[in-house]
Amino acid sequence: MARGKIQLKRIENPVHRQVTFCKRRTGLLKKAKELSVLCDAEIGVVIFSPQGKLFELATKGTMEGMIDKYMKCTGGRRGSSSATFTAQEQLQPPNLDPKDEINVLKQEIEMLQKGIRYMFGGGDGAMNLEELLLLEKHLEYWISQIRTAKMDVMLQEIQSLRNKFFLFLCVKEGVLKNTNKYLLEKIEENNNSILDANFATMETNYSYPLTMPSEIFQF
Amino acid sequence: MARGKIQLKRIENPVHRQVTFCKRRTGLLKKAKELSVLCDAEIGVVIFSPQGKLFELATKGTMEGMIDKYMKCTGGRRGSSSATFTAQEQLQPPNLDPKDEINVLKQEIEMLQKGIRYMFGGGDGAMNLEELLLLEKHLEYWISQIRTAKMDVMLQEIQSLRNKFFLFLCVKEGVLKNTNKYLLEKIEENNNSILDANFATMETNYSYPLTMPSEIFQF
DNA sequence: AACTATTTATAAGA
DNA sequence: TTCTTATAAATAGTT
Repeated sequence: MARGKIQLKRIENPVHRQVTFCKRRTGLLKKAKELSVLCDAEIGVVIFSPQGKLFELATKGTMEGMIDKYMKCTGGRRGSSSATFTAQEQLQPPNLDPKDEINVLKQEIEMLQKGIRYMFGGGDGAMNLEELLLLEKHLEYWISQIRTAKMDVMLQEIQSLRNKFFLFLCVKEGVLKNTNKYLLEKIEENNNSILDANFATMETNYSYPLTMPSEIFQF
Repeated sequence: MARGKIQLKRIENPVHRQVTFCKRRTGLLKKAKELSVLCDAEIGVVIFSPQGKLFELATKGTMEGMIDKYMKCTGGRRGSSSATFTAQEQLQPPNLDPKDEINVLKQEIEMLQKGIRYMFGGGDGAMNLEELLLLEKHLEYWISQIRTAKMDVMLQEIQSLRNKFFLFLCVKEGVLKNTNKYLLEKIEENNNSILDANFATMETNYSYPLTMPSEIFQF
């Protein structure tokens, strides 16, 4: 949110990612505290860094208290996280066998699929030919939508790879030599910055017009 | 943060407080999602309104998964929230941990729900390539299921048509005449019973061996 | 639920 | 990390 817009996707440069993580983590916890104070809400935040490091905030009481409250609120059949057993807990239904839980979840998935059929077909269980044809049509449309989205993601990836490859060629062939020492230094000091560079940014930041012969891209 | 600075203290006006709670809650969850995506972090947020209403977000997997991870991370002597006895975990067969399977299924449910939202909401662009590939796979499975069901219905329809046609031929050619008066009466008294008749039923009910030259069926 | 004037958060650079 | 600063984003007060 500053000095340039960023895409809402994983930051590939690990240095950038770490810096952003630190800044935004601070910001998030601050926002949580503010919301809690301003609106008298009870908030718990748990953040695991990619390396598995834990950051946490509980605005009232402790995190474990929050977890207990959460469990009660969601009607968790797992019981309290508290160490001591209370009378209330002993009255809870027995914990489900994991296998039972798996079956419950599988049924849930089946229900979702039925729900989709219901939504598309407008009927329940037994569908007639007309409904089936309609559902098939819907699914085909849906799958084409998914494929379009997938294609977008893949094209982005391809473009990114092309950029990396082109930069690699530039460096290897000495194209950039003597033309932009700052960029060369950057590339040498941290290979990761090659990975993140893109031509628009380069042109903007380094005033070096980069044109890329399109043939290069026909892999 | 707009149209005037506010003091960082409880908002006394309940209407203002409610509005601010709603706005900032949205903002906080958005920030949490962004941090998770940008920095590949796993984040859980739990918010209780002053009225005790629960709002939650778990950016990867489920909130219970997060709680488990949190408990392990803080070295809580309270054990996992998913299992009653820690020993139970150690006794699991090595190749298939039910807890893992549960998590996989939960993620699958989440993915299905996300897919539904994607379809009906027109897509919020928040699905990554992995999710899209998984969803595509699911859709392909569903469509194959639908096609199987469709095929069954069509085959039934074809069989029904064949039966009707054969009966029609029989009646027209007088094949049944003088051989089964009861069946003939039935056919005449209600044409609908022709439509529903099938040979298995006829053979069973009327003890009349009906063999159908297969050539007839090659429409 | 929108709008918009401000405040706040933060990306990039140092 | 921390500071700075230009800019993006959030949001308080209003309609």
